[in-house]
Amino acid sequence: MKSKAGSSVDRVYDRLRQMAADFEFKPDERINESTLSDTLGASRTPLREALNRLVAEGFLTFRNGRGFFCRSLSPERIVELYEARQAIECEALRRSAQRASGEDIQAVMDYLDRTEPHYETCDSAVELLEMDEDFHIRLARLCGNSELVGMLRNINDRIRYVRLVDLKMIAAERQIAKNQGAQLSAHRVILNALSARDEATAVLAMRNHIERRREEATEAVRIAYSQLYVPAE
Amino acid sequence: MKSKAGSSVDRVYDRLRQMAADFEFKPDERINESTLSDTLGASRTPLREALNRLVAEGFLTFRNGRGFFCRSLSPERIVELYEARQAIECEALRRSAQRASGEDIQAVMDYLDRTEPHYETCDSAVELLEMDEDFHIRLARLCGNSELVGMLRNINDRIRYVRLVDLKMIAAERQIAKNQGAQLSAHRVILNALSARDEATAVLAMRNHIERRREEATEAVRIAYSQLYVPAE
DNA sequence: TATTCCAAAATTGTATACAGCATAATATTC
DNA sequence: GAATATTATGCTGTATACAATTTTGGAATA
Repeated sequence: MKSKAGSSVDRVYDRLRQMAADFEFKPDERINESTLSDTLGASRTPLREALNRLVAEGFLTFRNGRGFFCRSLSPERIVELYEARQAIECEALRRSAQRASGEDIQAVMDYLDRTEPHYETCDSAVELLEMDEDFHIRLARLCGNSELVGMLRNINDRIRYVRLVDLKMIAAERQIAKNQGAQLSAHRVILNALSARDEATAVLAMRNHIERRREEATEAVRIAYSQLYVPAE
Repeated sequence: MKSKAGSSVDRVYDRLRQMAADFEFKPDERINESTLSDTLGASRTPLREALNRLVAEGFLTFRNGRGFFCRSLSPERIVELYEARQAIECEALRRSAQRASGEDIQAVMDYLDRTEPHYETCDSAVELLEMDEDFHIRLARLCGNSELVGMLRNINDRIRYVRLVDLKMIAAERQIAKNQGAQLSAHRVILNALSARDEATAVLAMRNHIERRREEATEAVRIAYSQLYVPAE
């Protein structure tokens, strides 16, 4: 029985990646291959191939003879990923300022105009995060460097859970409107500078934007942990 | 028969990664799993697990139902990787300037002092490249961000072949001494600025250093291709 | 009660088998 | 002879089996 549309490995991989990003496995939890293969409806062979990909991408860890484990969730690692994000997004922005076409920049500007109302009204942290990630990816794509975009996707997926908790935390503190405004402004400041080909200003704005998020991250990780071990819902 | 020291997957993975980095598979060449598993002395199961890791790391590609292929060797991709290298190394340097200890910086300085003579006398492109990569990794480690260091390792291994060809090309043009001097200076300029906590100067020097290498890359790729298809040896 | 040891159970690591595509080789038609 | 259809071969995708190891659970001991 082979694939009719997409292999078993790909299907399993996509599902596992989502599970890992959302911490459906708890930090440092051991992953039972037999159980998981039953759950996903595939044998251990394609499952292990998918797990190996995820190890290489930093979503899981592997210990010889012990099997696969969910990655840990440490503040240090999150900070590292935020720094990597700064590296990638700032470089992308620099290159975009140098060579992105005016039309492509305008297209992102249009996207921002279009989604702006949703930012203000949306009260779903998941949706807010998706919009934010989408904006950053569209912006990064302007640089025309698929390696940088790929790296950003990887990083974003690895910090998604913390960012989500961060957004929910802010919501709980009823600062949504204010924060959304601030974030929106940040996006617009970056894009305006890019549009004016003002590389230095754009990069600085991006750097500060991510830096502010990073500062919240440590606290968010603490909350994230409690969320993961107290299945509130 | 199980592992006594290191699993079959790890052993196969290490070997394959080296083979892929050195383009022992030709660009876009299809990889025959049965043949390779015989060569490496392991069955297809651990082989495919290792291959999947390498796909995730960008050394190989995978097409469903067709199997695994060596990555292509295009000038565009090489340029992308050099840009990613700039992103990572410059960010690492910025962070190092902010928080690396004086002793750790001095240790890299000592390393540079120690290896400087070899740069001048060594006529092996492989050794030169190893020394250069080693310096850059040691420098990057100062930032204390293992994600950034890991990303740099990945990029370095993926552009190794081109860099090697670049070095050989320079050697063929008998500009080794001059170039070595220039490169050495570049390393020292970066390190001096870092030592003085002059972030801006250090980052600028690094950016220029990598940029100069990038400019040579396109030509090196052309040579690399001919090298791969004319086993001159 | 805490600790050590040992056997049983569970789990991983790898080889192998085989079904189903993809590709190459061959035959057929114009 | 070129182009197309057809058969044959090879290779990949996945399931399964089994050996080796790790983990678990409990008994024995201090």
